Amino acid sequence: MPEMPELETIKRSLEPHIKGRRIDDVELLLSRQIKHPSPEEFVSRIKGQRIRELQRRGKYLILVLDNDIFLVIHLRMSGQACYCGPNDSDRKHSRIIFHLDDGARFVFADTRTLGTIYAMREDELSMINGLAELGPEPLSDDFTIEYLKDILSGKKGKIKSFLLKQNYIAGLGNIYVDECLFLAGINPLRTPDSVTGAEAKKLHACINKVIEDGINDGGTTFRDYRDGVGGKGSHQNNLYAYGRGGQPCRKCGTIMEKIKVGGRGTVYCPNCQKLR
DNA sequence: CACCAGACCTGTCCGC
DNA sequence: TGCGGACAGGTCTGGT
Repeated sequence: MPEMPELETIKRSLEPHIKGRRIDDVELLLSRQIKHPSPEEFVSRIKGQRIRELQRRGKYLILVLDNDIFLVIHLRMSGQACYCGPNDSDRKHSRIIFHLDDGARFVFADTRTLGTIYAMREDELSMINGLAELGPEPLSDDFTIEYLKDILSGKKGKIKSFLLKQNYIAGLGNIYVDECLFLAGINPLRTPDSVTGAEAKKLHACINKVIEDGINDGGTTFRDYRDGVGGKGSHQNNLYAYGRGGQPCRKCGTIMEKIKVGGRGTVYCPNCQKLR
């Protein structure tokens, strides 16, 4: 489900409700989604602690607790991190419920159960491979045109697969990659190496724009995605490529094509995104 | 290194 | 109505 704009929206919507609250109890409904430590240790590290701070890195949501434990959540395809007020009914597919000191709950719910959750000491954070190896974030000072040119050069794979790799750029997923390739006019099957300097400059701007627009729209709700208080995003109304296979291109009217790239469904305009 | 299939899971949709 | 297959916003592993 969620890519960087969705996680950022979740973080922002949760913050006013759960920051500063104490977690009085932890209810494990599906403990296999806890990857570290053991379920017993997980509970003992969290119970009784206040939520000092919320952070986001790439597609990871991180709650920093008063005892310097980092509650790290990755939602994968269908996970949700949501606040339920004292009188709200339970979420479907709740997997782990954190009972707060004001009678509300912070709920980790996940239909497909592919999501992961950790309660780590600071010195254990490097055990989470994906988190330790994340590249720079779009919109950050580290994500420069020069950096993008540098990582593109010499790479022989497909640009689409390349942009999905979190160790190069953190936070892009299937929706936003299709969008920024469309806006930049780059065919998803091209090699990163073939992207010219001018195209890299444009791609850099398009990655930032697509992510910024996604955040401003509160994310993209295609199916399950909801923000931290159950609200839908609106960026699905502003998409150019994702989900538009067989429909006319919003720029030129050509019918959009749907193909598979690296096993992922991929939509592009054969006219605006020519191969050569 | 590149690339793919398969794995991890459940739910939904589409064609027969 | 029922069944089988494809597909879904993500990552990881193992094989070629």
